[in-house]
Amino acid sequence: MGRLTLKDVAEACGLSRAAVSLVVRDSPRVSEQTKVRVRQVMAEMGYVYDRAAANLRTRRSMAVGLIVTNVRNPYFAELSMAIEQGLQGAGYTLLQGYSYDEPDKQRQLISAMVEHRADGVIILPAAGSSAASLQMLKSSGTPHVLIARQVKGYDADYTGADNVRAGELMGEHIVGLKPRSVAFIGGPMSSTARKDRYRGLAKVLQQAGVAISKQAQHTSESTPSGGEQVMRSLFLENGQRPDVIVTYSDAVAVGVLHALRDSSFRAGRDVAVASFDDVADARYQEPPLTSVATFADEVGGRAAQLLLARIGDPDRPFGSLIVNPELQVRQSTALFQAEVPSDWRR
Amino acid sequence: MGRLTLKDVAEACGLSRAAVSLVVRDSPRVSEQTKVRVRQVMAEMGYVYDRAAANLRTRRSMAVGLIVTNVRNPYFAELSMAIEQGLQGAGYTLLQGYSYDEPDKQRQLISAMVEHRADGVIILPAAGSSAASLQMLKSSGTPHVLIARQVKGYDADYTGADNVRAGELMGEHIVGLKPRSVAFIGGPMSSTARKDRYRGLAKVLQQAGVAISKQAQHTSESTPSGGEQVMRSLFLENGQRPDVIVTYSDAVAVGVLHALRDSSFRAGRDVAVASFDDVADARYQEPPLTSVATFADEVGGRAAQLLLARIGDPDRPFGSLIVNPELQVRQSTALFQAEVPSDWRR
DNA sequence: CTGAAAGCGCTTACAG
DNA sequence: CTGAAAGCGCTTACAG
Repeated sequence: MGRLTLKDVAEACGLSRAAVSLVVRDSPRVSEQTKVRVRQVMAEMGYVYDRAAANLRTRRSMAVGLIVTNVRNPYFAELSMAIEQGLQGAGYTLLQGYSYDEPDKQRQLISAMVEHRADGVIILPAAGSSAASLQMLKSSGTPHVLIARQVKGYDADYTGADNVRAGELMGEHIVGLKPRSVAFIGGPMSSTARKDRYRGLAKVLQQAGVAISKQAQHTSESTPSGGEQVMRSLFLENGQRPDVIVTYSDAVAVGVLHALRDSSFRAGRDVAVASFDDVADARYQEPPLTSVATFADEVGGRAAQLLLARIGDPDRPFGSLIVNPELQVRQSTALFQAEVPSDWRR
Repeated sequence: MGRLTLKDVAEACGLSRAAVSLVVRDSPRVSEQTKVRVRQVMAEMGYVYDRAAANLRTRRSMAVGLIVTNVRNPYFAELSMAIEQGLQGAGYTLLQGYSYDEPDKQRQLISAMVEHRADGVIILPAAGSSAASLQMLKSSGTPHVLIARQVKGYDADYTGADNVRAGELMGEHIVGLKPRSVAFIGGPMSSTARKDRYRGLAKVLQQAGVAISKQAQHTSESTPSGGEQVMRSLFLENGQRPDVIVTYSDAVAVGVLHALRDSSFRAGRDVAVASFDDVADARYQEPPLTSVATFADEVGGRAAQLLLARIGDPDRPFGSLIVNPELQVRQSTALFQAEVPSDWRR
């Protein structure tokens, strides 16, 4: 026996296929009494609605693609879960893929999702994505929204934190620490989020006459080990240090704090460390980490909203939903005292 | 104009629909020359293969469902990524859902995946899943494998770490510390992984004559805040402490270490802390965390293998792939000295 | 509500 | 390789 179809259910109920189809979709054209009876028969028979067949007919899949770089990063994990929550309510199932920040893998994923006829795609673009690499989304007419990072020259719905503002908030906090030098380190070079954070930070510091060290452009993966590496090669080895280290993300900061604990300098006393995102881990660091919150749950929820709106009206003008960042001060900068010896090694 | 179909491509190439269909599936019955030409025309026209339509005909979806509880836990994040990697190679796209350890949400996700005609499902069962709650997978004939946690009375393919052995490894390490008392805390009560870890641990400790405190059954969410709560309520508030605290998972241990840093007792000196999983975070803790590795990447890769084998041969006998755990000793237990004052508060 | 029919875009045999 | 045909399991309009 093959799988049960609507026809089998219809026969068992003594109804037409069309009528049963209406029950499945809860049409008002069928009486409540009939619906109850049909549903009961379905349950007894073990009938399973074949969404794939329905999709072919309706030209929708009730599936939405989500492409993120890496869900080991807690920020992206939170983002993914918030997005799933937002879409689940509207009846969508998530097709999820991980690009590992590799444009090639990303291209494969986009292609797979378009072939699966995803009703929409939410994508956190791999660092260094070109507009061309996203073109398939546009040419296939797939509704989509970008999150967290924008792509130069690519016009689309977008939601993310206001990263320039996040950088400014960081800058304002740092100026209050009266440091002699500040370094900005870690994160992928080609990320727009990184550029924006740096820009906001640099602007405020320059206005206050605070120098940013020339190591400012040293990049890494957005991971603890990335942070560790950049720390070791840049500061601990050459024996110099800034008063304040700002990292691209909390993930990077975790590695930076670890490297500092291996040195004789204490974060929060000899050197201030601060970063961006304020993921749950930030407050569990030693010392607890000052971070500018960029609210993954908010961003994820809004991404889902934007996509649903775009699916509902493919011709609406592109929109952006920008989430306001907030500074969260903790001990990694609270205890900072500017007047300490300037030699790095003891 | 609607979407392009195989018919449009066939007309543009002057071939039959059937021939073009063979090209798409790279059949040897079509000459290389023709394939090249057809593919070029497709690219020029911007044709997108409609997998949904093909699926209806072939009765496969080339999509596999993955249900995990929560991807904020780094162990589950690594697991998810390893599984995606393993399935991607075989041409599958992932339908992912998060159960939040809630059987109801899990049921909805299973139902959605079966309706989408997933070719298979990999599921990390919500704590407290009954055999009945997974029955839909079986009755619909969906190939599936359980990961990380088993479900009592439910026979299926399974892969996970050997949690009893993990507990034993932990026990052997702890016995070497010569503690007077040991507590096992945190994690969801009804998780089989928790029970197995505790069982292995208790067995080895009892054989060595080491007491396990009666707080052994205190449970929590498998999160840092869960660990924090259970620590505060159980130990710090009543002023007593064991020599060794074993937590259900690294996630819980993060909260425990945090609570200890807020107290006057130092982990690794006044009290040993150790846990399970050895996620990447473990070595970035302060102090670095002793943990029994349970290898999410291995488990994920094998889950993918098991599912592919099951899809290939639905009638094969159920199998288990058990991953061997390994103890990773770090400073959270390395510096432990048993001879310290036994009062908890200073 | 019914019932017959067309169609979504593919795949699959089949005779040539 | 072709070409006509059937079919995957639904939905949708239509006349009744």
